[in-house]
Amino acid sequence: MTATNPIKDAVTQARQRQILEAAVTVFAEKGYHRATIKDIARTAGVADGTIYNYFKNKQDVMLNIVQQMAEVDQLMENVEQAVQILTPAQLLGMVFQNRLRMLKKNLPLTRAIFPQIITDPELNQIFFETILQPNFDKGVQVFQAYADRHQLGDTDPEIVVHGLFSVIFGTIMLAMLGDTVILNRSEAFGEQMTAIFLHGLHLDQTERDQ
Amino acid sequence: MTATNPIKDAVTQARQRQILEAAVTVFAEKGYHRATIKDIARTAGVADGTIYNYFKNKQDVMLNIVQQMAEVDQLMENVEQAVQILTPAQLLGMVFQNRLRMLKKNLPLTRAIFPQIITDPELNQIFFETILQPNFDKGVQVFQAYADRHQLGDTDPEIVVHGLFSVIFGTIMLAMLGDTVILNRSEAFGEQMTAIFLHGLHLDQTERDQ
Amino acid sequence: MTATNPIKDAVTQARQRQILEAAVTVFAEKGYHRATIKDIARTAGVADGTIYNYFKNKQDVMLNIVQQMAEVDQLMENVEQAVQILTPAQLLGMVFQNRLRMLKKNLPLTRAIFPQIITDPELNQIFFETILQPNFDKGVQVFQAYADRHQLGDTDPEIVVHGLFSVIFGTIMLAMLGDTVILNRSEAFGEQMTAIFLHGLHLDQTERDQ
Amino acid sequence: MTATNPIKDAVTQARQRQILEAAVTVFAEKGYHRATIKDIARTAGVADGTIYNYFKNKQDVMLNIVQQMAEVDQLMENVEQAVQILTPAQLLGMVFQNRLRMLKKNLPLTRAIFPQIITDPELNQIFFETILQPNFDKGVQVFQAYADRHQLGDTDPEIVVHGLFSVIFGTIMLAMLGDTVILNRSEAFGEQMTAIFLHGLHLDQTERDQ
DNA sequence: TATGAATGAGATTTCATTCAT
DNA sequence: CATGAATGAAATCTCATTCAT
Repeated sequence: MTATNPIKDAVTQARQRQILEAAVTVFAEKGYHRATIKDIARTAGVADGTIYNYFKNKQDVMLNIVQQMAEVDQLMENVEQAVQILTPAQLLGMVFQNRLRMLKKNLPLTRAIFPQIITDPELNQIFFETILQPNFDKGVQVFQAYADRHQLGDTDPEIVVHGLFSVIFGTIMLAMLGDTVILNRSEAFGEQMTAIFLHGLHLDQTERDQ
Repeated sequence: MTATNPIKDAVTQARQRQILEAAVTVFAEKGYHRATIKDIARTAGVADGTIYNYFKNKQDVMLNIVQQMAEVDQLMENVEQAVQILTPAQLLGMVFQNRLRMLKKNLPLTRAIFPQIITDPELNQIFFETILQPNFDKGVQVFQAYADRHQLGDTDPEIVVHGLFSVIFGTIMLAMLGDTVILNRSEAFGEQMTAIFLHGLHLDQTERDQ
Repeated sequence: MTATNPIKDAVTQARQRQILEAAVTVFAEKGYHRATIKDIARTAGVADGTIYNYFKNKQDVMLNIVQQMAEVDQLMENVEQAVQILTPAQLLGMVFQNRLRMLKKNLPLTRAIFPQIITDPELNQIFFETILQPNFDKGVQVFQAYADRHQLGDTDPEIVVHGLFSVIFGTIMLAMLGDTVILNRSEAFGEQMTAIFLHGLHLDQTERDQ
Repeated sequence: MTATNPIKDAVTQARQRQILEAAVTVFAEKGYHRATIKDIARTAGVADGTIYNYFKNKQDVMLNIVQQMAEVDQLMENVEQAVQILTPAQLLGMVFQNRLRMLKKNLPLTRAIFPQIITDPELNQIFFETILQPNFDKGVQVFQAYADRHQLGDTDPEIVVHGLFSVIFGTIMLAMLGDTVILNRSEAFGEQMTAIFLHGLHLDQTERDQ
């Protein structure tokens, strides 16, 4: 009876994607509040009511977008092995560049999503638990791994990681606030921030020592 | 006729303040969208319509709150002389600690304001022009002053300043996103970020050199 | 400040009445569900939103109609003295005739209200507490008074009262169900039911005895 | 072609019953309006659309429930011979007790059905013609039979019957309105109402006379 | 016949803004 | 200027019903 019908499941997923893509488009264009269900429906080429066959309500559409982001992020974040291969310089550089590239591509959507995540407690919780916290945890792991190999002095891994993430989210924030400098000079920005943190954390010297 | 009547002006300003204070309270409590004009009016002890004698519309109330923030910020930011007196370490430390203290006090209001600034183009522009850009400019000045006295190597003032600000706004962002680590360990965070940046920018060594 | 302004209060009450009257008209015509807020607003000559300045929601409009019924009923039900003056025959006769007359006048509204009272728990409770229970209580008092003066045998006041009320509400029910016999022959019905109950309760004989 | 295929008919009837039973369950639980076709379909274990192969629409489902009630009632109401066997006291007592028992069992369903019968003209008509009127007719027959054998004075059979039915429907109504007295003391209620009516109609005395 | 996804009309409700007093 | 009742546009969401598979 309730045996998973693969064909139907595929259709359902396709329809979900179709609606979510439309939602992403519309949210990016108008922001969460000015985007209406009608807009999304029209963009997706379905009737208003159809959306409610796939999502509980408008908030739930946004929530699914956020969760999707989390999944995409997950895939990219099996960086755990990277620690073994990459030097801190390479890793930091990669992370910064990576984020800056993402940001450039998705600024309008980012502008629509973050205000909502900040404003809506449920969204906030989902975002925190599925994206933020796991990344913090990985960050601490990575940093700890470096700390074990080099001498990082008395810097506290947790604080350093939150400091690094504050640079990343600060970049996002500044971009959302209309600051174009970082985006226009993203390569230089990435390189110099990498350099500052490496030297600031004595990771360049110790590197040389090894 | 429309000659500026100082008494009326004072009354008008007082009433404006009264409404803005109420708005700040209500926005902080409910966020921009869930806060109604009725809420603000009741909190301010005036009638709904009265608000429209002092502000064009709801958005304009928020806009005035942002502009007020700019003024408050201005006062505090005659740090220009500070460069003469304070070492980079002192200055950086002060700025970080200062911002973290502000953030702790005003998190709910911050949560209400930033989503709106990000979402609303007009608000965004005002914020950028009256707060962000001036602060960038000052930052570059300050950093330039240090650069003239010490050797900062090949670091680009503009990028470093945007980097520093990204830490500040990233902290705000993380706090709004529900990350409590930074707030709970704000002193350690401030100290370590100061240390990282000082060393990262070779400002500690050069200091000693002088 | 919040001192009751009699003029405003009067206007408010008038507007409330205006809306309630419109609601009564529309509910009577279409029933609760098919009556829309728009219908009521148009009939009352106000905008849709205005209704929400006076009532929390559609259900609340109905609730106020029921409560108004309770008040009207109250006024009429200072029958307590009646016991002193009227014989049981006169009292029973009056009650039956009275109810039948009311019913004839208000059948369409009755048809709209009772289904809702039965269906909606909140409405049900209000109706029960403000109308039904008080009437039961009065009924028992009255019946007790008669019992004290005459010999009623072993009949239980509570049961007799609920029995009498079941005749009244049964009449309402039959009328709502489309039975026109009772309404068409209401006088004969009232008289005969009075006679049956009087004799059935031995109230006619004891009367003669006195 | 459209010749009645007995097998198909049986299957069809079974499916109908299955859906109607589900509908009864759901209506009893949620009431007519809050019960959705989806609810009924799920409860019946069929698809939404299937319901429309057996019933014209949602209203028609309810209509069939009412008609089914009529059939059930019919079976029970071959009381015609009963008149020959039972004394008026026994008959009245049986009817009252019977109805009270039914009521106790089916209060939730009753609560769902009657509001709809009252509200919906088509349902109303069906109910009246298939249930109410036939019962009135039978009642008059029965009462006439007793009248022929005893002296009932000047009481009009039609009025007395409607009076008796008003007690029955009044009991239903009071129960739906939340009055629990009758249900809690149903036996005493039945007995006393029987006694009142018997004596009120001089049926007890005449009985003894015979 | 069975399915159940798609439909879209329609209803409730909110709330920024206006304006007569 | 202050008031606050009235406005009505606009948005979300529900759900009976249809129809292609």
